[in-house]
Amino acid sequence: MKSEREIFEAYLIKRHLRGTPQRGMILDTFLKREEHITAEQLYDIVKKRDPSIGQATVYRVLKLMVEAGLAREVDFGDGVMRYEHCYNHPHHDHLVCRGCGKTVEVLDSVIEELQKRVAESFGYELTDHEMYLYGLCQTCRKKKA
Amino acid sequence: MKSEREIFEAYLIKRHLRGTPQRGMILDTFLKREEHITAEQLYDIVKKRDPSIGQATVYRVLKLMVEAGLAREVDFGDGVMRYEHCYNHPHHDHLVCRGCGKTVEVLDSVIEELQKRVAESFGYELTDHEMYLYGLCQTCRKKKA
DNA sequence: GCCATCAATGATATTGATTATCAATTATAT
DNA sequence: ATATAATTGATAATCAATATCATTGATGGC
Ligand SMILES: [Zn+2]
Ligand SMILES: [Zn+2]
Ligand SMILES: [Zn+2]
Ligand SMILES: [Zn+2]
Repeated sequence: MKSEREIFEAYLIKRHLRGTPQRGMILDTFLKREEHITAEQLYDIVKKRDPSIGQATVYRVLKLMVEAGLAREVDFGDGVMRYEHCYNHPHHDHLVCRGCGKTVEVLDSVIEELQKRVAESFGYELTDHEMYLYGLCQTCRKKKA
Repeated sequence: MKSEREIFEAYLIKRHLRGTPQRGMILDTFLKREEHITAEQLYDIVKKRDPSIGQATVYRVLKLMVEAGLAREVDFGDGVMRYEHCYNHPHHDHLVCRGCGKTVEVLDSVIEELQKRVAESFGYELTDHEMYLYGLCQTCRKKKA
């Protein structure tokens, strides 16, 4: 099993791009965090390690990571794109609390299968999908009561 | 069964807001179209009937229609919000072609039920959800081959 | 090493959809 | 009529994301 590092470097070589200290450091920082993270949040962390890094570079490296199959964009509909690990992180959907934002990753194989069938019943070949479940977590329900 | 007009006016009264020619005209124009429409597209149509209308007003009336339960926001992930009819237009999800953008409204009652169960299994009470299925329609598949 | 080529960086400017601001206008209530 | 409050259109501001660009740095052939 290849490491994420190796995959990233292989992708750079394939695209005739170069490995640089900035790219390495941003990749490392992203991999260390497990949560869904915004470009801005990642930039803030990276800046502490190396204040000379520009935020344009963070945006660029995030795009590279997505292309390399290491990161995935997640859109919770609040106007900011988030990024999560993709490699060794099989497909899943998200259940988000409308009260506090607490997020759970979920996967239901029956739903996944039905999505494919629904698409086919309209003559479409399903390539991908997004599903966001919104609700109230237990804590937030108790707070309301 | 109340008309959409009546619902809109009832909502305005409830909020101590006023009916105006601009609001009436923008509402009519929105109701006449059946497709998912952007604020910009709606503004373009409205402008032809009355060039003095500002686009800020279109944004404002769209927001009112959403609040009144007459319109629903739809986000296909391309950075522009679309709006669709909500009243007498029961809940549905969307199947969008990655090739040409052709969109079909879909509803699968089993999926809807499972979504509720998944949320409950994590202690969440489901309030709403978004599901976007992306694929290739028949036409676009043939074009590729 | 030297030179030519091409990628990478960081600062800055720009974009584009949406919101906020504000002065002027219009409706409503007393 | 007068005070109050809502509405409008124009314009400015926001904000994430992208584009631009001059500078720096790496690479490869010689
Ligand atoms: Zn919560
Ligand atoms: Zn996730
Ligand atoms: Zn198509
Ligand atoms: Zn629809």
